[in-house]
Amino acid sequence: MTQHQFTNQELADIFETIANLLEIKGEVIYKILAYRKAADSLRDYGGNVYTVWQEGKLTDIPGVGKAISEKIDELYTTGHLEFLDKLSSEVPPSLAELLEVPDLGPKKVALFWKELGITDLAGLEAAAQAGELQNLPGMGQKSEAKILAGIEALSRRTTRTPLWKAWPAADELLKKLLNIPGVEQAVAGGSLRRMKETVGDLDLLVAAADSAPVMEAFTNLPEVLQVIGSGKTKSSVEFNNGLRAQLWVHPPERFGTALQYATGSKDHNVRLRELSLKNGLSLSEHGFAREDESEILCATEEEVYEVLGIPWIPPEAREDRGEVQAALAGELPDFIELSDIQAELHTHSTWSDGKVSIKEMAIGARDRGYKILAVTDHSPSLGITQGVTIKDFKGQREEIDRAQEELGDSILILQGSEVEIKADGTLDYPDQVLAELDIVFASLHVSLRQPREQITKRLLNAIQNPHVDVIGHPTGRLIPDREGADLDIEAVFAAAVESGVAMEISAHPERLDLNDIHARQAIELGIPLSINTDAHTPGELDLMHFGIATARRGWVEAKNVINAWEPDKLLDWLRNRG
DNA sequence: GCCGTTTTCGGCCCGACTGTTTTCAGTCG
Repeated sequence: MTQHQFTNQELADIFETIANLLEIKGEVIYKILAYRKAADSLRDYGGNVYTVWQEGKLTDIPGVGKAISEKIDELYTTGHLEFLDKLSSEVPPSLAELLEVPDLGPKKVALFWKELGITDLAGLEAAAQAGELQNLPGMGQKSEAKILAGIEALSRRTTRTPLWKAWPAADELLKKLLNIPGVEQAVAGGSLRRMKETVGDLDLLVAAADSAPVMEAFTNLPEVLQVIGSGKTKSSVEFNNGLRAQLWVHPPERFGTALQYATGSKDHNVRLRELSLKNGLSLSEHGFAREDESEILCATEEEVYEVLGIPWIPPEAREDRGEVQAALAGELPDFIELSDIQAELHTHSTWSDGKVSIKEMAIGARDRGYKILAVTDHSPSLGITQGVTIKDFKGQREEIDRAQEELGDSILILQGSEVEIKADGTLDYPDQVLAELDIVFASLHVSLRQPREQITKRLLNAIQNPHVDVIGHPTGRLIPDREGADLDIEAVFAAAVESGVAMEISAHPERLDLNDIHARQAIELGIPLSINTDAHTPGELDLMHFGIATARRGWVEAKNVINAWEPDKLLDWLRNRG
């Protein structure tokens, strides 16, 4: 038994630090890339690396080989890492913070450290203000001014922007770009197109024969605070609100490779370029080049994948998590689509904190093509909302019956509940009440900061209750402000497999919970999922696409999702549960 | 340091932009 249970994130941070220090030290780039790759891989690893270590299977993790697995072993065994201790004595770890400054990389950080003894941000700022940097080799007045501006930018830097904020911002910019004469297409690429839960910079892509007027118009938008760079094919700017954006402009006949490139992820692109080279073609954003330098141009992204000889891979799945290998093997999943959704199962009405009547919600669901709507109002113990008391259920059922009669068989309305999992782990209604409902969600809203063992046990109680059908937004996280509960997710999933309960992917963009990685883990274990908006108004039913995107990022297929099943199959499933 | 249906050794994606330079290094994505 050991006390040194580093989390995946902590391990990733350690190897990221090693990569940064080695880079400043001047180690060969491929060693650095290997550490960085391992760090990313550990951070994204779905399961608990500690468990993998106990099983002696560390090298099964992509990017983890002999040297790095030995270091993880040392960390778990002894709690520290001699290699890092030694490295830290050679290269001051505080130098890593200098790499955060825009336009400052390992070479210059090493230069400042070796020539001027600068080891931290304050020292760098003082030296720049004193004009000590501009006389160093390769430096000049502009470079020095750029560093001061970079330190300034760092202080007002926005962290990654939640998808739900970046989405409308990008939308507005794209509309403006489309209004520029000569612009044929304008789309967002990058992590926004991949529907990551947070977005760094906005990556915008325009198809136009002549780039100059587009760049001109873009860099002169009124909301631009400063132009960071501007060239023929690429410009980058910082907006007044701190958000940054890059714009690429490519001719329409090259738009396919350009969009593919700008969508990323970087690691996915590296895979494709490797694959391309094996076929004797060099792939860049401009097109494919043969060895005799003749070109293959792609106007659409579909053509790019066709030239590579693999099926088109949806942007959400382009994270280098095995998608290229799966495509080559013809084993890509049949990714779920919005049109697969047949039912919305998690909604609220005026019986708790919803804004409209059951009938209005049902009309909203019907208008979106759904065949079933479940009303799942809160139970009373969740103080901030008015919950449904046990004696309210009769009246609610009557309202449902009336709405059902008025709407006919265009949509089926289910009476459900989002029952609170209370702080002591019990549910807010007795079993005989839950047994009467058509569908039961159980969710955590309060005391989310309980210790892992306690909050996990709480959730397990709900999972094991035979009347509970779905666990709502399982971790309770809110993007970007609240981390999810510290759950033992492996224990949670094991219990879900045992009980047959479904787990929700909340489509609400502040939740996206389960996240992509957990969703993929869940379906690999055979756990059914349910994707719902948690809508409190009919308009919020439109958030479903965020949940679908998260599911696609987790390689989820329609067959894995209970509300993508035919209504009869879903109703049978519900009846067969308690 | 990792990895392998062309390799267990010798590779490891490709280009734009900037600033310092007279042809390139550094940084970024």
